[in-house]
Amino acid sequence: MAAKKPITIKHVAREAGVSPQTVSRVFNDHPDVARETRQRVQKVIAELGYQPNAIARGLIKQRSHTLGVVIAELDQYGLQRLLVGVERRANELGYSLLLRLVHEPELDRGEQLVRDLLARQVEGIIWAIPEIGDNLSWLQDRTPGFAVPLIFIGGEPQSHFPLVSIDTRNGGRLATEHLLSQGYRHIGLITGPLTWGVSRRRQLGWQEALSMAGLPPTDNQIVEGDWPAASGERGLHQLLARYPQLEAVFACNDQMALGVLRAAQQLGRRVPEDLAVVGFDNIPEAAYFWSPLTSVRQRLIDLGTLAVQQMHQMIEAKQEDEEDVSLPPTAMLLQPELVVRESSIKGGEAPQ
Amino acid sequence: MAAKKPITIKHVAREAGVSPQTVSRVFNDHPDVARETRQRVQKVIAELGYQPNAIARGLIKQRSHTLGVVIAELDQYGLQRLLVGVERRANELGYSLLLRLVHEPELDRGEQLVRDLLARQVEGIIWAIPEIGDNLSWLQDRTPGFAVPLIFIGGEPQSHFPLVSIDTRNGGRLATEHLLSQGYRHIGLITGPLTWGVSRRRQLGWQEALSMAGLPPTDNQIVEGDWPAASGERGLHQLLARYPQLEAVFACNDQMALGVLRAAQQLGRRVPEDLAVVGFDNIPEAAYFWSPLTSVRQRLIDLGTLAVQQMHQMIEAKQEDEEDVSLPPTAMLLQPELVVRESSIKGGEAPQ
DNA sequence: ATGAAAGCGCTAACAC
DNA sequence: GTGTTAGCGCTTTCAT
Repeated sequence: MAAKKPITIKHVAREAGVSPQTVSRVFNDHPDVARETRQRVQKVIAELGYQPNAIARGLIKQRSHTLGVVIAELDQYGLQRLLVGVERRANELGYSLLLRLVHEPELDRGEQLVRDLLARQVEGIIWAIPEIGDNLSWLQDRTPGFAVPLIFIGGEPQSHFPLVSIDTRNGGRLATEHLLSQGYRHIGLITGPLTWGVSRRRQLGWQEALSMAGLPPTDNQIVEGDWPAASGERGLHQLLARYPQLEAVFACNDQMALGVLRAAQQLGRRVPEDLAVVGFDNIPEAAYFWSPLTSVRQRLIDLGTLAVQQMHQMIEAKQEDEEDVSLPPTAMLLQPELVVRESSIKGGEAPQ
Repeated sequence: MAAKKPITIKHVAREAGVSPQTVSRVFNDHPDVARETRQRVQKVIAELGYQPNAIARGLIKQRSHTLGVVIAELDQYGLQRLLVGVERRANELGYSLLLRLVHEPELDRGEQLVRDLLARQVEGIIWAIPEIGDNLSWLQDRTPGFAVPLIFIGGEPQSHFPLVSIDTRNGGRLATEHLLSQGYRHIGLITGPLTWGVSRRRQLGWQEALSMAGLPPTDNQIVEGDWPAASGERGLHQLLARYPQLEAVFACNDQMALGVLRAAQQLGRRVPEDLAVVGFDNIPEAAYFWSPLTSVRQRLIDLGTLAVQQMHQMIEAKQEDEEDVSLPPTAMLLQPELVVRESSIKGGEAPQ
C-alpha cells in the first residue's frame, strides 16, 4: 500500500496556482469562478485524484451526514431486513451509517451508546433494540431530550418519542383468527421470552382473538419459548402434556414453528391434518418447510426505510428552525399480513 | 428534543475559569495539572455533560478510528455472521464502523465506494463482497495501492492483497468425501451461480473428491442453482431427469438443500434412505429440517474477527513507520468442518 | 502548572 | 473573479 500523504486542498491550490478558496469554490460549484480558472483547477483535481476531507468540511459546516444505528445482533431475520431498509434509504439521502451492534440487548446500555455516538457527531440516532425488561429505562430520565433526534424502531407507540413499528399484536390476532376460521378451537401458543415486549403483544393478540371467539384461553395453553427452534420442539411436548386436546399451535416466530413441525413429525402427528401450525416473520425458508408454513409477514425493509425518512425530516426541521420547534413525536404503525400455506389449512390442501 | 448548542471545550473552560488547553489536559490525563484544578475541571465536565468532539479531535490527530465495511446485503446467513464478527472486534479495538451495504454485488462499483469511504477518512477498508464475474477488476488498475489498508474477506488468496477467507473448496471436498465414505457413488451437485467464485470452488472440491475416488463426474451430474430454496427444488428434478441413477446430492448452501429435501418428499423419496443430502453453511435451522441436514460449517464470526485483527495490525504498522514499509500481504485460510446429521447417513440413523 | 499561539482541512465573510 | 482573514473544536508546541 502506498500513497502516504493524502492530498489536501492546499496541494491542489499550489499546483493550479490559485488560492485554496478558489479550489473550494470550484468543488462546490460556486458561480464566481472564471471559466478558465475552473477548468485548470478541475484538471489538477482530476490529476491528483483530490477528494475533499469530509470530516473537515463537516467541522465547519456543522454537519456530519452521519446517522448512528443501534441494533441488536443480526441473528434474527427481522433485524437484518430492518438494517437493509435503513441502509438503503440512508444512502439515498446521503447519510452514512455508524453501526453499533448490541450483543446483549437486554442490558440498559443506552446512555453509554448514545454518548459515544454523539461524540462522533451523528446527526440522528436510530434505535432498533427490542424492548426487553426495562432496557429502555435510561430514556425516562432524559426528560427533555437529546442533542440530536432519536427514533425508535419497534415497540409500542409512546407519547414522548418518535417511533415506527409493526402492529405486532394485530399480527398475533391475524394468525389466531385464521386458525379459528379454519375451525380449530384448541389453539396453543408458544411465545418468545415474556420479558420481550413483542412477545407479550403477540400473546395479547392471540388472547384477544380467542376471547372474541368466546374461547378465553387458560394458562395451560401457553408455553414460553426463547426464539430458537429447540424451544419450539420442547414447547410442543409441553403443550401436549398440559393441554392434550390441542389442535393448533401459534408459534411466535418461524424458527420455533419449525421446531413444532419437527416435534409433530416425531410424534407421528401429521401437519395440518393432526395439528395446525402458524409461525411469525415469514422467513424465506418457511415456504419449504414440511408442511409449508403459514406465517405472518412484516414489511421490515419498508419499516427501516420509513424510520430514516422520518429521521431525515426531523433533521431538516432542526436545520431550518434553529429555534428547535420540536414537532410533536410521530408514531407510525405498519400492518402485518398473513401468508397462508398448507400448515394451517383444515382440509390439508394448499390454498388457491 | 432540546439541547440546541452542543457543549464545547470552551464552555467548560470558561465555566471552570481555566483555559481550553487545561481542560484538554484533564480529559487526556496529562500529568501536569494541579490536583485542585483537575478536580474543578472534572466537576464542570460532569455537570455540563461535556463530551469532546471526536471529529475535531480526529482532524488534528489525523486519526478517525473508523473502518469502512463494504458488504453485500445481508440476505445470506454467512454475511450476517461475518458482520457480527467484524463489529465485535472493531468495537473491542476502539474502531467505529461505517457501513455500506451493496445491493448489486455483481457490479463493479469498487472505485466509487472506496473514494467515498476515503473522503470520510476511514483508516482502513474491509471488503466483503463476494467475487462475482469481474466485479473485482477495479483492483487491477490500482497497482500501487490505496491511501489506507484494504483487506478482503472471502475469495482466493491473491498475491497482491491481504485477505482472510474460508477454504471453501475443501468444504466441498469434505462434503463429498463424507458421502463417498457412506458408500454413495452417484453424487449430484447443485451449485450456486457459476459466476460466483465461491460456487466454482465448491464445485472444484466436489470434483476432486469424486475424481480421487475413481469416479470422475460428468456434466449431467451438475445443475446450476442461484442460492434460494426454489432452485434446489428445481435442481433435484433436473438432476433426476439427467442422471437417474442419482443417490446423493451436495447442494452448495442449506437453502437449496432444503429445496432438495422438499422435492424429494414430494417425489416420495425418503431422505436418506432413497436420497442422501448435504448442504453448506450450517444455518441454525438445518438441524430441524426433515431430515436433519448434514452441512458444512464455516466459522464466519471468527473470520470477521480475524479480518479486523489483521486490519488493526496494518494500521498500527503504518502509524509507526511513516515510511510505509508495506508488509507483504498476508492471506489466512480458515478450515470449514463437516457437521454430520441424518440426511446423509446410509443406515438412516442419527450419528452418535 | 498554566496560558498563548498556531494549525489540522476546509469554507464563510469580507476585502480588493 | 480572486485572495485574505478568520474560525469550526480540538491538541500540540512553546512560553511563562
